[in-house]
Amino acid sequence: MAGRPRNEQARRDILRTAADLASVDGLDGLTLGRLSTTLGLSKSGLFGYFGSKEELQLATVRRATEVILDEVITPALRIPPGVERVRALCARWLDYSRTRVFPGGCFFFAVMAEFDARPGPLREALAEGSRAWTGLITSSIAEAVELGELAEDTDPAQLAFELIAFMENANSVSLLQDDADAYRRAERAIGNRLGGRRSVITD
Amino acid sequence: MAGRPRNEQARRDILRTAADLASVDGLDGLTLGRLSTTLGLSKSGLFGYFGSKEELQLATVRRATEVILDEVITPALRIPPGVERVRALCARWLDYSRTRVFPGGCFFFAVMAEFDARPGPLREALAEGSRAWTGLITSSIAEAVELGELAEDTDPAQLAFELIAFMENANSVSLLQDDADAYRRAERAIGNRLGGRRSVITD
DNA sequence: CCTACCGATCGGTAGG
DNA sequence: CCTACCGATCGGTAGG
Repeated sequence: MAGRPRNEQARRDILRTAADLASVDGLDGLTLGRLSTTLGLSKSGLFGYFGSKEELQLATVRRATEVILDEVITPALRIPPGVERVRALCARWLDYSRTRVFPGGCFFFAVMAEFDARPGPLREALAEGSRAWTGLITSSIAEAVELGELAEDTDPAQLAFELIAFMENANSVSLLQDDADAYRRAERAIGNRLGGRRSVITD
Repeated sequence: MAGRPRNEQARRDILRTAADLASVDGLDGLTLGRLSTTLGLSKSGLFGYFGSKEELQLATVRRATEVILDEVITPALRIPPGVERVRALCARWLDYSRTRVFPGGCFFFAVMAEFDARPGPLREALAEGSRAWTGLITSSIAEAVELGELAEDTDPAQLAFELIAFMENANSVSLLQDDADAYRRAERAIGNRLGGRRSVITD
């Protein structure tokens, strides 16, 4: 709104780089000095875009949210409501993590663990993003139940908790152990929960 | 081994405080200045215990491992092998997270997300701890299968992945959303996986 | 957008 | 274990 329209694209590019750095080193590890060096501009020039370190951090969170919308949510929502949409949300998210759209894996996983115990605007922004994602999975599951594609005694919030747990743990294990098998484990767990298959004899 | 035996307990106390601070602010956010002020001793006096920031960080990881052994693993291993031991490991871990033995929730969750994309001795130490925990859950599940207390087609590594996912996600959601329900969701998911109950009509 | 700077804090050292 | 420092880097400002 109160903007520098001419610099809007430059600002977006700066924030995309900031999100890459923060996915590895965290939003505190994201310093004005390192970011300005990476971008090849002066520290005070960079600072002028944001006015404070905290505003840079908040703007980076908003930019990373856009990336997830583009990479995961918008494509998955092209699938009509039902269990296939839930599957697509999970599959897109796992691809987003696995292909390292951010070099440190999921941006939100990295920074939520950094701020989840530190009250302030960053924690609130991250909590809001997490609620929106959980809400989207929950309501997509509820639609699939209404359509008769999932068992009618399914608790959508409970199942959403479980699916998100599988996705986040795949991200975490694959990063820490350098073990891409974690994604196959998550896919198998998700397939079992959504496909009605009871046993583990899946593939 | 090559020790200052007289200072051993002081060192342990220092590291217990360091683990508390790091669970909230991370192992980078753990600075010699803040830790020395918290403890009421001089920065160089504190420094002398460790010789480098990285050694302080590594020693803090080892001290936090002891806490988990005392709070979670040793008590659970008093239960004989079988599904009740698996249940006890999960229940103890959830209590350890829920009661905020560390003020920032599970110490390892906080610092694994910090270092999982940053090669070096800290990432290796955390990866080793994570492998040991995953291995303990996996072998405890395998024992329960051998005892006929879990279905014989159970894949222990797969089930361990799923149980750990539920535990970590409960820790994460409870911290970020201030929502203790997350622990009930994890308990329900774990109960369903270990108790053979299919439906969600659990409590 | 830049150069040049500010006080505070960082990890670490000298010397006792 | 302490006081007193070191150079580097932090977020941020002055002035252009």
